[in-house]
Amino acid sequence: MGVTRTDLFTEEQNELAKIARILGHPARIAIVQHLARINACINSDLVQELGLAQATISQHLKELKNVGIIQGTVEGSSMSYCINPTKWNECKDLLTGLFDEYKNECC
Amino acid sequence: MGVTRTDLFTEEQNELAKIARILGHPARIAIVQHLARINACINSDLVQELGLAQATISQHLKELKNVGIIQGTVEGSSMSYCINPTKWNECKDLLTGLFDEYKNECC
DNA sequence: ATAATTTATCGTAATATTGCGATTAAACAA
DNA sequence: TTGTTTAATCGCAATATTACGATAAATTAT
Repeated sequence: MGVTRTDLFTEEQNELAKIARILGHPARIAIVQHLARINACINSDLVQELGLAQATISQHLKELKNVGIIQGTVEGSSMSYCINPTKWNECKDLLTGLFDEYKNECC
Repeated sequence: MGVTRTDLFTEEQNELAKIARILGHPARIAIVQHLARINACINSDLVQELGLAQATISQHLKELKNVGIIQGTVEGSSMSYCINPTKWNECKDLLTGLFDEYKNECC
């Protein structure tokens, strides 16, 4: 027990949940919002911006990168992060699809 | 440590994260999808439908209810759950707003 | 009254997440 | 070379989540 039973659900359900879970932390919301505005930035910018420790920001960036929402490119001695437009749109479509499944019928 | 620093973020960021976190589990995705289709159902239907234990479904329903996405009304000896249209739309708007913050500029 | 149905809650075990200090490794500047 | 900047990773402690059996409480059926 304590481990999610992904075997009981469809791939789409698991994928939707994975995306939502990654967005389910205010620091990661703040990171993608900042990237959406500023277009690209580095770890230390976010440390300043959010007020969390460097190691913590790095961990959140890793998770966002793992799920594909952001991407990082080496920029000299630093790492430049930005939103991955393709994955961003994919996430948007998946979530929009979920919300459109309900046609606001009365209950 | 181990506790999310909600004090560092805006109310909107925390609210967005809260909604996303609740949707960040395949069982809860499956529940809202089922409710979106079937309009209303009871705990035992979901136990059949999803294959999780009754206590587990009950717990997921409670979390969805706490965040306001679904609502329950007593129906004799059972509890009828359905989507809360107002909150549903609010969640949709919040998430749509997040995804629209990014204008697909190159990075 | 008794039995069956239904669901919430409790208690518990397994696992996951969050946060951060410390360390490491790489690029860059002097 | 030496020192600085940058970020990934490790290790750990605190907390949260997930799942489920067992129990309790309420309604309905016989």
